[in-house]
Amino acid sequence: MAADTRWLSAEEQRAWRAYLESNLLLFDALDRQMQQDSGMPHGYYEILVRLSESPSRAMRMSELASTTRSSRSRLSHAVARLEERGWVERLDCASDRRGQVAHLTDEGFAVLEAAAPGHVEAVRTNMIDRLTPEQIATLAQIGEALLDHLAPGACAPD
Amino acid sequence: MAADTRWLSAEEQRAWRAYLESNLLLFDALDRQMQQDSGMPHGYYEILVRLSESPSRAMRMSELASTTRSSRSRLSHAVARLEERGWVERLDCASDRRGQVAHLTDEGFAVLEAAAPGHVEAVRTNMIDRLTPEQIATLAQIGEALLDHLAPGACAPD
DNA sequence: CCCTTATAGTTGAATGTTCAACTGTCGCGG
DNA sequence: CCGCGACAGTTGAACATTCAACTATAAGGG
Repeated sequence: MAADTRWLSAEEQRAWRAYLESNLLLFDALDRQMQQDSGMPHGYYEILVRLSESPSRAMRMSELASTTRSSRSRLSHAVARLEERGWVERLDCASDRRGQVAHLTDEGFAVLEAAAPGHVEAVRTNMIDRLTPEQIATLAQIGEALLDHLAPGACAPD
Repeated sequence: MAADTRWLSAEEQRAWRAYLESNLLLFDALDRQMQQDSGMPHGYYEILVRLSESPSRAMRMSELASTTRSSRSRLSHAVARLEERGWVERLDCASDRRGQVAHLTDEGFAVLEAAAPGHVEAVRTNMIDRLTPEQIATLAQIGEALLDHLAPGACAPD
């Protein structure tokens, strides 16, 4: 079964490697910026962002896990750390006794507000501002094409 | 300085989020495939690939670190693990007594050969085959544009 | 030759992620 | 209302990565 492997063409290799390497460097840069300026990894910031976008600043753990594309376990550990810092609190869910609701605290919201400008700046500097509008449009299409395949029945209509 | 933040436009947000999320899912998938089929993380595979592409199947630690876009520390730990498994060996460098040379063993090469088809298949299934040739070409350009900025004086002409 | 600074690489502690196993609740068929 | 499989979430151990500190050699003055 190894005999009939469809190897990548030269052009495909070139795209794959450029994608792979730029990815590594980009997320290294974003992670370092976030860690230095706000003392948390980039992934934790995303959790705060998602919570802040909910009207009640709260979400069920499962829902939060799926919107942040993280495993339940990862989210559970992450929220535990965020809770230790007082940025998130966990509440029992009224309608389902198994459930937990993660709620962004005022302090957490303040941290998020303080972190956002630096993060956006880093995204711009390292990525958005390096690309043409056409490239950005194509990148959106690419990401969505990949998500169609990778995300089971994602894109919950909210 | 937070007051004049240039926030992302709707289209930029869309591209950034699609990129971010598809990334998470894609590398999760690739990492899981590699871990299950070959018992190593994706990054370790890349180390073996780079070593195999050197004529002597060997590279200086620093050079290996820069081509794999990893920190010295990360590489040092990773090579230590690979050495424990007998896939790589570390040799003293003849011309610089501080230096170490990582050398891909025959066993490591065999592991790499066994891992490659499954990895390529995963890259195809989850990415390449989901995109049009035009999207792939644009992706290469995008990656290279980002690398121009993120990689100091990279692209060593070899 | 000694001193200083830069380079090559490693190490250990702290942190984050993964995996598998676990607790507790829900929902449904009998 | 009992039993059973699915679901929600947590936990601890193993492993990976980061960060800062460290050893050792190199290279260039004075």
